[in-house]
Amino acid sequence: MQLSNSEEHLMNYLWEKGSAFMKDLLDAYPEPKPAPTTVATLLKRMTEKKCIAYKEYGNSREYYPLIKKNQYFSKQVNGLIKNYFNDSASQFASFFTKETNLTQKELEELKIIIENQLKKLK
Amino acid sequence: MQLSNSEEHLMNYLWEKGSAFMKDLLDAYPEPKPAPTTVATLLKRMTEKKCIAYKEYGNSREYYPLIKKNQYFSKQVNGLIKNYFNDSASQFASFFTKETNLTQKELEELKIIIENQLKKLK
DNA sequence: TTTTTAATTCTACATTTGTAGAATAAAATC
DNA sequence: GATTTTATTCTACAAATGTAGAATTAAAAA
Repeated sequence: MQLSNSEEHLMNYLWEKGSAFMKDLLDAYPEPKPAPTTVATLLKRMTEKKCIAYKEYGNSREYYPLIKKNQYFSKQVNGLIKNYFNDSASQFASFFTKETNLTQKELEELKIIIENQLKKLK
Repeated sequence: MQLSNSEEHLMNYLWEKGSAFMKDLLDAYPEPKPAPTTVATLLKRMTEKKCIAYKEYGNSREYYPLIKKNQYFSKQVNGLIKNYFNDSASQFASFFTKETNLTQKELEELKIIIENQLKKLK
């Protein structure tokens, strides 16, 4: 299940809101907003791809995600790792820690997370 | 500068090899290999996108990357982070540590990397 | 030097993506 | 009830992508 860029973008609004009507989604876009028909097309395609669904209320629909952000995102990252780091998550991790601009505070937080993970494994 | 999936795939072979002739790239593909013309098309498109270039040797060309793997990859990750984690690298990091299947050994390595990074910052 | 092989370009074509107008339907407002 | 607004579908179309045949060219082999 692969989303295109613009679909991903829209999906993000849905994940943020949990569920939303057309109107809410349009509102979420910054200016210049896309045409409503554009969003409608995306919603339709995404429904076909079965990554969202909706409940009908009168003339309009309440859309909601069928996949969790974590689920989807996890696949993305794993794809990246497979693609670029011969499937080695640790190689990726090391790259990540060096190449992204984590602040000292963030690094320290991350260290704590890792320590906790390590504890769990023991 | 955005590569499509199949271009990315090919780019990976180039990064691995440093530089390569058509033949080497075709060899790199697993069975069933794509048609040589397919690879040629990709190489041509990538040349137009200016992410690779080549030196001419007689009838054939030695292709090489114009962008570094790290450079490209770094942009990818930052895109992901921006998209999914409101631009918070640490949020991403925490997600990453939890959701990917890092072994104990890998986590320990990562911890050391982080500690070294922290030392640098001081 | 003729033939074979390999690399490249050109052309092609189906699919996916980004975008939206026109038409329709249904709901809200007047 | 008539009119305006809103949501949805249908149709459309250009650009990008994945894939490769046909034609051409140049080098290598026979």
